[in-house]
Amino acid sequence: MRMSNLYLPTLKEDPAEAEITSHKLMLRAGLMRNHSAGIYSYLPLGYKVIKKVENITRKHMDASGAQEVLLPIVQTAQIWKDSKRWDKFGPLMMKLTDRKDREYCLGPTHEEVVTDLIKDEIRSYKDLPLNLYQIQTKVRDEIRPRFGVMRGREFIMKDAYSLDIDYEGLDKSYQAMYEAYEKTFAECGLDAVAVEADTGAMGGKDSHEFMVLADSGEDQIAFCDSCGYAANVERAAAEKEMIDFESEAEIEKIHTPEIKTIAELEAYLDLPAARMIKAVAMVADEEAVLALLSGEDELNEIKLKNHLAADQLRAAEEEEFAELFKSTAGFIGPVDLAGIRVVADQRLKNIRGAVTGANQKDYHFKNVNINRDFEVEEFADLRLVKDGEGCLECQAGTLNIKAGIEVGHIFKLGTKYSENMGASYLDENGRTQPIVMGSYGIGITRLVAAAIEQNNDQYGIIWPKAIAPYQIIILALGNDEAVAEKSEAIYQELKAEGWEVLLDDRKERAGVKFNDSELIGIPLRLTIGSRSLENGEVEAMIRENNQKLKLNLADLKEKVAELMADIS
RNA sequence: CGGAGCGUGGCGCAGCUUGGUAGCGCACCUGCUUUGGGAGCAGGGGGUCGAAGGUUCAAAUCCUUUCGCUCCGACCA
Repeated sequence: MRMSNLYLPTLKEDPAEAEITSHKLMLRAGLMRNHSAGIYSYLPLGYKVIKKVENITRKHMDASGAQEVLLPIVQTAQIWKDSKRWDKFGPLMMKLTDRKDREYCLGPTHEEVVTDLIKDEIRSYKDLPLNLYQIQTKVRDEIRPRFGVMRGREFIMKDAYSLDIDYEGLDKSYQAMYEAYEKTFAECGLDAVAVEADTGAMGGKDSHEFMVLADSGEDQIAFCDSCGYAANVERAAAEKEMIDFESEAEIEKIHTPEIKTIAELEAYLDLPAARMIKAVAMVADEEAVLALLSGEDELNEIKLKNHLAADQLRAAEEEEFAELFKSTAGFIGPVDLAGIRVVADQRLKNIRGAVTGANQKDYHFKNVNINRDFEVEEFADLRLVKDGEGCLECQAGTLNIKAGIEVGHIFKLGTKYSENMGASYLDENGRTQPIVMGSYGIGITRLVAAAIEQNNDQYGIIWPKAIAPYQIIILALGNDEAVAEKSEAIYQELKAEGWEVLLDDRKERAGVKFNDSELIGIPLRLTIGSRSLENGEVEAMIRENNQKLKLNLADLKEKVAELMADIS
């Protein structure tokens, strides 16, 4: 491609709309432009990278035996009501109606469509297993789109759906996808790790997320430094001792004017946070729920939501304390709190001698003992793990928490969709059985951003070779005829060798060309100017380390092949 | 949805407090010079100041409404 013809609007300055590195660089390097919050147009260079990632993904999906299809973006509300997710996905879906007022949504994911598609075709165990995948634009009306393509409202995703006769088959399909994912991310030049994950709105049993470690990541992951356990903090559990202060003193109401937070209580009473019972007022599907935790712990909402099997979980609002909880914000507690569902963290099972809110403004109770002053029927692990805590898995290591970007997620769905939507087959005994499903996603556009987060420097992007929009860029410097001719000849020669080559033949000064080539991150740069040409040389620069070296014109294509082979 | 900030030429910004008819840098166009690290000089084009309404002799500036973009939060009582 000649850059004089390329639509590549690069920016010298950081755009005001971008916050994180990948977002800034995707705009500056002319990969994309913003259309609306979380919605982008991809320009030639950006779309080329996307297609590279798609093709690598496609290759490994095909190799695993999956078959590519293309499913509808516009989906009827009916299939979502059938699967009982119309309300669960709720506001996350972009909804629309047609001229006859029939309801539709723009597909945020495609489990429903796939299940609906195959349910009339798959009749026998002989038709299974099957794995169907597609690469397509998904639409999700995110609460808060941000960081460019990292959390967009419209994004490209590869999604695959496995269909098996039983759980053993599902395990095999899942394993095949797991391995295909490892190969895909490795080939894209990404350092990705699989971690145990929550299944969220997908439902189902096992689930792994593939994470690219990066400080800008939105997810927190706990890693054991000893046994290799790795899990999203949404799910991670740590080794923690039970709490009990072994007090039998009588419960006592104390005056705590304007003392509402754990931190204020600590200071006011001169007691450690572990002494407090933190009571968090939540509303789960419009039912009031009080979560109890140690004052030193934080509530993990995902764990509570899973325990309650709730569709929606949110914090109670100020006004709801009185109506729903018959209490007051800042002073809520489990004592004398009739009729409210209470779930306590398992660490509190035997707690005695604690401080907790008295459900009365400006008052707390002290010397509170469980089973004497209040009853709890439900215990669960509700706490968020913290950096440095002990690993529950091996009982030896320490958990470290790092930020990561979720680029892939695989789920064992089981029979949830097939049962709700009536997708079944006849087994060898002629009995009707639900199809056992799995679901597997890769965020293609997010992966591009993650690749940039992991591969950049002060000058711009450093593309891994496999997903670079072009592999080689030739800079023709100056107005010298001989330079232009030689550059063109080398451009043709390298193209003939099968390389993807950019020729910077623009009427720009050397500095502009150097800077743009670094910004757009092409792995290998060849600089051709009148000086070096006199010596029968061109200058090469390797983008991944910015090392420069001289190459002889005589054996240029051999040397280029050698250099490219060494570039990662 | 709550909080905060921002919308002024393609991009980045100043001007707004104290109303007087829009400016800087980059980019763009023309000419000359320059030509291996984002050139210099000279000349030039381009803006309903996000939108609507109001106050005023006069509004980018003050008031109201509205739309959009960004950030923080939406959980610790």
